[in-house]
Amino acid sequence: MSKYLLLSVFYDNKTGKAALKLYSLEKENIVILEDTTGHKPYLLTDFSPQDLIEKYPEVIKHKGFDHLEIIEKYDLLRDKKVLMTKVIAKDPLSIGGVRGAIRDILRGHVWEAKIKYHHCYTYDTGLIPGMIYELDNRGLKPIKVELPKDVIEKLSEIYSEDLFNEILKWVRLFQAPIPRIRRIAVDIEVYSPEPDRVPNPLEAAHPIIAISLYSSDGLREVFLLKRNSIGEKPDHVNNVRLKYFDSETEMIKETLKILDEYPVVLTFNGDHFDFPYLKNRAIKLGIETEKIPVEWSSNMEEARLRRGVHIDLFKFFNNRSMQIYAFSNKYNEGKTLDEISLALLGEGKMEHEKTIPEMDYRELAMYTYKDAELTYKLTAFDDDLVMKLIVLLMRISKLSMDDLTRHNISAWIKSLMYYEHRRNNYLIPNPEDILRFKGHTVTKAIIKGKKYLGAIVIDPLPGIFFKVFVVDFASLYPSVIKRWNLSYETVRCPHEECKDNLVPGTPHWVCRKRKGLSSKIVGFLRDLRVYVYKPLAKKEKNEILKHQYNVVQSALKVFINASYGVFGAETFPLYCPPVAECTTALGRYSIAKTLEKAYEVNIPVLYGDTDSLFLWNAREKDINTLTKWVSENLNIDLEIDKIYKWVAFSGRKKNYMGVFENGDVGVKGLVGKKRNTPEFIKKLLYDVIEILKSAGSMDELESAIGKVKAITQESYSLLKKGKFTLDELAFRVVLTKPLEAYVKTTPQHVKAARQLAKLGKQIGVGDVISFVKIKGGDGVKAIQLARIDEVDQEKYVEHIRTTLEQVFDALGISFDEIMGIRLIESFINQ
DNA sequence: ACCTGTGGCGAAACAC
DNA sequence: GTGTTTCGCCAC
Repeated sequence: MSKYLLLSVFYDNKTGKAALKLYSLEKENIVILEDTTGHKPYLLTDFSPQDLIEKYPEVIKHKGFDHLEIIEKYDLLRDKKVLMTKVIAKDPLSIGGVRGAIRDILRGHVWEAKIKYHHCYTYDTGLIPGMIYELDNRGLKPIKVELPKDVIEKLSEIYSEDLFNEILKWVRLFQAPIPRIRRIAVDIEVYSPEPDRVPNPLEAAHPIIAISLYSSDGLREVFLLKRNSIGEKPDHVNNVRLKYFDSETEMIKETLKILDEYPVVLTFNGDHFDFPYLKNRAIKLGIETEKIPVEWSSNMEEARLRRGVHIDLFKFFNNRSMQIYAFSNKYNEGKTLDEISLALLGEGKMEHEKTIPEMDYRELAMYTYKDAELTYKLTAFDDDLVMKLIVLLMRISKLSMDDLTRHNISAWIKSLMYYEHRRNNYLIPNPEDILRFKGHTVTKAIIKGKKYLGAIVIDPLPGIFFKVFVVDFASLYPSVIKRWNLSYETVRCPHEECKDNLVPGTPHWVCRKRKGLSSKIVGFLRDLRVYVYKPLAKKEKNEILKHQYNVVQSALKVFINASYGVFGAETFPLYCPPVAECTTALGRYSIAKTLEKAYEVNIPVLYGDTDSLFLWNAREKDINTLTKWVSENLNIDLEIDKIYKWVAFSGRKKNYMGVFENGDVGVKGLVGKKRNTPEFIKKLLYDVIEILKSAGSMDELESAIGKVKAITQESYSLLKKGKFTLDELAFRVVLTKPLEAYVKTTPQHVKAARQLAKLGKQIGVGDVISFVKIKGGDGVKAIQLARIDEVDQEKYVEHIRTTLEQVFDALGISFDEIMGIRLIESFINQ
């Protein structure tokens, strides 16, 4: 019997039917299976069928209704059963018309109409994207998945019977094998007379001169278009076959033919460049549309393949959740293939000085080949980690591969939540109904423009402290959502008898009668990560299983981390301000109660932020008393997270450094660490830290401070003598908006960017602008335009000051004192 | 067109 | 001059 991985559920434009893209594990190709269930998309309305048929027959006739059914749904907002009319459409395209007719002409209330076709299909058929199925003449059936005994035991300890059976469904998703997927990466190069401009894919005016292909099954090829007088034509470059074409048409045809044979095609920015360019160029060259297996969607956002699945890694890695995952919290980095590859693979694009049109065949081939290679390797490193992650994320979110890789976390969680609603026969609420029932927030945010009050940050005690234990709540907000039963239907529920179950610090109450849906799901995912997959990943000896467990726990982390934020995001369809507000309120309550208790057992608390407390010189016995009290009274896990040999607090919040027992250094929030700080200041700070980190006692710190003074003075004198290069002096700031969008103020990096734009340089969102501070004029100059002698040294001294003061304030050193000595010295020297 | 949240720091620009 | 706002980056 053949096994298949479900990659995608889609709507076939020609047949008007649903179809499935299945990846055959044996043949490693794609099988497209037409829907045989007769499934049709539908929407729900509270209009009765009689009203629809009798009063408005002409609307029914003309708007694509197929037939009507009465069904029972459960309305979570009102906590009662409701009868709905299920309006079944003739085909997916008519859903919009049906919805408009009911809402606008009949003034009826519509539910579940904006859903995508494959969402309801996935639920109705029980098929989950990313899962493996066997195909026989009766259709698809899920493979049997072995569940490890120890996992089952662990879960049966934690969960009562009904919840236990439910969580096992999740375990099946995570235990099912994750197959390798045969795939190919492609990259094209276009001959463009303007090397600074990206060629416009809509016009596709210039010829494609090179195409590189790199596949998981060993295909390594570069196609090159013959051009006049650009020198010799090597057969190979580093074992890569080069193939020369007289005709661009033939080259494109052959490329399309190869791509069509692969189940998954990888690009970097293929949605917006490679595929639309290929398609439009092909059309321009007279290739028939049927022979071009690329469908560029009407919103001009997605390039999908007729047969396989196209993954645009640019989009996938620009997803904030993936950035946090890949770059561990530095979500402003990694926009380009070069940056992402450097971070994940440790190798970047081929460096080149010549422009594409200037390159000879060899250089061009090597350049484009490297891009395809990196694109492929982004999915292949660490034993296909990213491909496996994608498959697991599909299983959790119930999204097709092409949807998952193109959408952000709110769409993933939306899909997951909708699936759970359907599975339980709950009515999916309309956003305006949630807001109408639940109202808005009542607390006031500290930051202007924010919607509600967030976390507590304890004012740190300035100074150096030895032996500091950091305790924290492991994933505080998800734990709060789980323990306090937070969900859109349970917060401010309709029951009078729950109204005294108040959330501290708010007038909101929480339901005692029903288990909240999001509370349940977030709780499952959290428990599976904390109690099952993190421990399994740690102890498993079998490398293959260990890898899978690690992928599972990281996939879970992505969802858990975002589970609170989406409820406070207006764009999330289950947006519920009181849920978000209750989550942070209970977070504040948890840390405040723990703080109180710490004082009660005489543990000095130095600092704390959101979910952590820094405890000074505490006996482990006392810390155990504290964690035990928290677990018994708050019902949340408090753990020892870090142990510092010493920590230095400057007195500012979110701003400290410390040395761990093993000698590692942790630096948080210091300006000298920030990406935009000039290199020479960063280096100075890291030198200072390097000196301090070896100190194990107060005495050693005293002598370290002497060295710190010396290198500070040295850096100062290098600055004064103009020894630093422009590069070392440059501030590097990201442009977060288009240049013309800066209307309220003109920040310095925008000034520098406008200087460059004036000279004709293309400047766009996401570009890093490098500039130096100068005397006179705008006060800044883009690095490309500046001279070393115009640098405003005084400004840089101020930057050294603020950077080092954040450390000096903790050490009790005065910056002026150091500089004072320096100034007198230079005075004497003169 | 894009979209998970709030709190905090520092520099410069802006408002008075 | 002083206080406030905007912006980018970071902590959690």
